[in-house]
Amino acid sequence: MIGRRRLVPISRRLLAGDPLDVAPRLLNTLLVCGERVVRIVEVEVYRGADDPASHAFRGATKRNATMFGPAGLLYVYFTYGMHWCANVVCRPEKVAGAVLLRAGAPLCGLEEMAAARPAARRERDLCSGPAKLCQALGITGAHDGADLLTGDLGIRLCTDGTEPPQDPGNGPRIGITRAAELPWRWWVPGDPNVSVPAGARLRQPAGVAGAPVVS
DNA sequence: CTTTGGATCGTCT
DNA sequence: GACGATCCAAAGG
Repeated sequence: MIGRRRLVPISRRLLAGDPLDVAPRLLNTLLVCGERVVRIVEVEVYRGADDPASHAFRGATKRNATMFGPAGLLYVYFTYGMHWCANVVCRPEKVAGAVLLRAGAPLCGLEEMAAARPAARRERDLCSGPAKLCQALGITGAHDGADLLTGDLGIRLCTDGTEPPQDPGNGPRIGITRAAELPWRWWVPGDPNVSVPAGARLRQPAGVAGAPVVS
């Protein structure tokens, strides 16, 4: 229970679809790790052979194997030599697709999250980015392949009945160089934990004429 | 508030 | 050998 609401697992059938359909439906769901609970407020789609920005673009490797697993697994990867990031795996087995969890609104276990993230000065610094979210919840490579529906490794994806936003924010993905124009990021409009709010300007190489700006 | 550069290492070329 | 699905502190306005 969160407050007076009962938690219900997400259905695996919902997650088995095209991540482009699944992603906006994951907004406002809950990620539960022991005492720590966050509401997912920002996500990004990564697909397979048709997505040059995806780890799965060039086929299965040891690192990305979980992306080819059944829907409902957690794909956790290590990047920039120091950060972990987590995805919800979509599609049936052997077909790559996932939704990156980019930001969450802290609901429960805020003190544990703050202890795990000493750099965070404000509540909205706890989970406002894909690596921050993992650090706050204690998610690491040890959780790669966890089943979010059975909770075999202590992490669950649930809903408390809050519907996804009717008119979610939508725009280009963050931090990639290939296929950077595809609007495959979704967020809960107005939520202070969204990592790159609508209207924020992104860094662009100086002197690039007509450089796209994220809206 | 914004911008800039450094940290740091597994993965794939 | 190059490059990240990033974050943070420091410096400047």
